[in-house]
Amino acid sequence: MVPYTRIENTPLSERISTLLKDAIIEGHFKSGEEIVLTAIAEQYGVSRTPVREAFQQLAKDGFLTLRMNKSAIVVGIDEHFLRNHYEIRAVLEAQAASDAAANAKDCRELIRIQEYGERIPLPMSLEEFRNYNRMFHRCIWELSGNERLSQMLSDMWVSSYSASALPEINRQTRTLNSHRRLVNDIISHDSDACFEHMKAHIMGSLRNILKILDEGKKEA
Amino acid sequence: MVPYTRIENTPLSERISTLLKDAIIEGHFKSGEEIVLTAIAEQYGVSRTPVREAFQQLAKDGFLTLRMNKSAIVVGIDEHFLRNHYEIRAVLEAQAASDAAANAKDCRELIRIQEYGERIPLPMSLEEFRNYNRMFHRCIWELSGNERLSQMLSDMWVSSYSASALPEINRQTRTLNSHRRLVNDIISHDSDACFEHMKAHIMGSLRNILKILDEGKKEA
DNA sequence: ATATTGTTTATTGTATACAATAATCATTTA
DNA sequence: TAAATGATTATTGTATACAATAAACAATAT
Repeated sequence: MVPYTRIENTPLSERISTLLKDAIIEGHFKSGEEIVLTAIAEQYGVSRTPVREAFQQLAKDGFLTLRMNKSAIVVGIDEHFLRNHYEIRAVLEAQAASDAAANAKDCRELIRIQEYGERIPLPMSLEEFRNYNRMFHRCIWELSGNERLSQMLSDMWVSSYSASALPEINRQTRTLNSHRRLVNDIISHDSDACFEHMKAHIMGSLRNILKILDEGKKEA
Repeated sequence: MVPYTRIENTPLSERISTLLKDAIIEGHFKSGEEIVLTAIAEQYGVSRTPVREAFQQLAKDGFLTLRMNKSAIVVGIDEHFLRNHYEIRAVLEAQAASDAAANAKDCRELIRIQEYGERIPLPMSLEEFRNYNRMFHRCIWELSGNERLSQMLSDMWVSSYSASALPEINRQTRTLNSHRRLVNDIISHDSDACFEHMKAHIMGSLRNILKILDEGKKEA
């Protein structure tokens, strides 16, 4: 029997790491700001050990810079960061998609997910779009057959970046169109086209986010 | 004044992580083998804290799989692992090289390193080749202007993989030829050629390692 | 006999205690 | 005054102590 409500048994370090990462992405820390381990531990009411572990995770993911015997430094989510991040993600997602096109024997799951996305009435809610989009990409990661690549892309996935961009119906339509094309590429085993299309797809969402970021600046 | 001998002040977690990574790469652990935190801490004569941190680093780098409240599992360096690892590295190095070609204004350092490599009499010693090769690649990472990409490639660099392959003079010649071509691509700002050439260069070293691995198997 | 329950043990997850380091600031000395 | 020295403090690095979990095994009840 599966318990009705899943009890919270993920390690503290992971929960802290998620909270901090979200806080950084939401812009609650300034770029270059010092962030003190002890203070965070106190703030969340936990010991320093899991916070320390969270700090190291975040450093590996590029959100913090650690210094020996000194406070950590927040790497702010500015345009430079986003360009770097998306360039990496684009080429990795492209490689995953290319592998999926080359290797995939059974694409039923991918098709099922895509058809599910097509059936949701537009505009999707933020939650719906996030779920669908993540399912779609994750499925391609798994079809690539490269577990390490899948792990890395999972680590790089940060849904909040595009939070403000999602409700826009044109963007959702463009995403669905891109996805449809990618599914076709994979089914027809056209790995080169798949690479280019996925790269363009990700770089497209970067452009979208930069646009939002720019509009936000003008307002302020 | 800089001290004559640099004292060993890197964190224990890093040192342990390096030692364990090397041990895994050298094949001292079987693929899928369980590895007990407490045992490692005792073996190295340190507390569990830094070992735990090392474990988490290694897990992020794909060498270990962690399980809640259970011993970790070693991800063995077999052909499947190497193919996955090099595929990722190839596409990331290619992206870095492509960016370097697109952005680089001052290539003097890269040229200096390459000329230094050309001057070493063949066959280079294992140490010489490693140093030169790493310097060359690191320089391209930095020319890319993408600090995060540079960090990721640095994390993925594991010199020991190719240890047994290095003294071979043909391989060293091929490497130097590849490097020469890459420098030309970067100087002439041909980012597309650079991407393809770097990708081919890395996949070439994968083939070389797999060959060595295969020969090792036949011997045993 | 078998399924279930308790008990023990090995191992990890977290908290705390202690040691080392770097920065700040006051104090001394030329 | 200005450089150098020493004490103080804040913060991290490491070790240890304690709590929670999971697996193995024994004991019990049906």
